[in-house]
Amino acid sequence: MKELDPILHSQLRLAVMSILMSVDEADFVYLKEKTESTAGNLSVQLDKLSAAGYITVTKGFVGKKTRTTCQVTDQGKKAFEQYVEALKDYLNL
Amino acid sequence: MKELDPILHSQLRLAVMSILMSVDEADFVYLKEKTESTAGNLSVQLDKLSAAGYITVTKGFVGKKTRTTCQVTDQGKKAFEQYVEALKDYLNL
DNA sequence: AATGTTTGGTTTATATTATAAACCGCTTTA
DNA sequence: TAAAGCGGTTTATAATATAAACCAAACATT
Repeated sequence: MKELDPILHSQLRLAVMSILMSVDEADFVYLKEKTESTAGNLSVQLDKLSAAGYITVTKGFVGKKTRTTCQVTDQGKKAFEQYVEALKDYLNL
Repeated sequence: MKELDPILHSQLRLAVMSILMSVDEADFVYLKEKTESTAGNLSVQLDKLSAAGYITVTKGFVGKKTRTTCQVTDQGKKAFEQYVEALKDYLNL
């Protein structure tokens, strides 16, 4: 049985990656709403995805307000796809 | 986004359930080999699946040797199928 | 213009989980 | 009968997820 990438095998991180795979760019507030997570938890998990090289996190401004935007990297896309393939074995799909 | 059943969202427990879903009965030694887990880890995870009502664990003998056999319950089957459905949302399947 | 409130987060503490190491009783073998 | 395997369980530790507490900047309120 294939190993399941532990970075992706986490509900919140997987949810974030899932969103980013289909949207190409999403900000902190949007991700927080969509995943119904707390800001603290989201912040930590984004750091981990970023540290793994799966997403890029960019801090910018919209007017005077800060805005943190996330994008999936090529490496992240690849990892996500491999994770899906690995999981299929487990789910009998 | 649906919640992912935390009992099933664990590599080893999911592997065990996956096997039991397609085999109807498997013993401890077989599960250990198939999942390439340590006996300790497997023992703990079987307990959790059992405590959740997802599998039954039966201790018997074959000759003089003990034999621990596992089967998935109806509740376990249902939970597994729901987990698969929930995951599909995340994986975009 | 000081005072509270909200927004957009980060850091830190805590609870839960996964995992392996140490252990145990029973057999088999030397 | 001593020692080595087999089939596990219990317990200690490391890793993880999660929320609570916190912080700075902007905005509204008196």
